[in-house]
Amino acid sequence: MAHSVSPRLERFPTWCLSQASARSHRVLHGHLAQAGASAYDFRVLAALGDLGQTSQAELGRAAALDRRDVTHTARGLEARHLVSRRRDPSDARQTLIELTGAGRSMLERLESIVEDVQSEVFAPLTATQRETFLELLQRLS
Amino acid sequence: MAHSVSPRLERFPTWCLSQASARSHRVLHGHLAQAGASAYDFRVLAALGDLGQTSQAELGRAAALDRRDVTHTARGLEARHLVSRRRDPSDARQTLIELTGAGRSMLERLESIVEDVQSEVFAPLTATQRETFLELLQRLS
DNA sequence: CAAATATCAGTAAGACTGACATCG
DNA sequence: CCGATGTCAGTCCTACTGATATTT
Repeated sequence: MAHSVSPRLERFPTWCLSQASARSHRVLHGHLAQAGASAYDFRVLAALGDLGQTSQAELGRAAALDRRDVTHTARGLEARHLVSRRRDPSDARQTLIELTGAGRSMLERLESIVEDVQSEVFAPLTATQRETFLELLQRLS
Repeated sequence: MAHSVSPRLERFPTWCLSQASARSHRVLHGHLAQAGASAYDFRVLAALGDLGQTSQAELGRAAALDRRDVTHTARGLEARHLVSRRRDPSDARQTLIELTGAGRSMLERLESIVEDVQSEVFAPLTATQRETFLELLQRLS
């Protein structure tokens, strides 16, 4: 099985990148699913943890999510009472959104889960290698 | 804009990985789309370039694709006359698939496109850094 | 019978597009 | 009028799941 993957693909760094990301995403998705959350859910909750009460537009920028996906994800979280939303009285275009108490608890739980995911995904690397990897990764952004 | 993304997300290496992969995929998709091909198409053609005539099951392993996606992608490529398929006379369960002349030309064209994608995506890294990055990436597999 | 192959249909998630109404 | 915001509906690609028929 060592040679099962096509060398013609493996020589492309972008392919290796996408494969590694796919594996990482599989692990993340599996762990988050057990807590009843999607990756979008986590991204929104984490960004809200940083921002506190904010507009959905700002939230979308912080979570690197499209407006429409913010709307959809936020409504799902609201239905589960993890966030609360209301019109901004000072700017009626905006919807102010923030974590509820349950949302904050969920975020803490998910953060701990995602911490475990890091260990699992990056187990093959030493601490030094992880740092190097992360540094290079951020240059690609 | 430097601080637009949530620090709570950015501290997770898996998140940086998925973001970098998403960017890479955007570039790849954009370039391949101009040649009328999807990433699945490219993966199948590239794997076929390595394998020559083979079964779809083997092809799926080489392209890291699910059997069903191989079937679907292969049918699409067949409709565009880029691959030819026929029953294996020595094992009627299998479908033998191979590149046509047009398929081989398309593969060459796509490979050159994907080569350009590498330059674009990894432009922020030096040659040495790319090598380091690739090495670490392969450890994660 | 078990295992592998290929196909059918369908789902889920992530990312994205067009269009629309509201408001500043 | 322009620009930003939020919403609606829907598409595309990737990845995956269930079920089926056939053959070894």
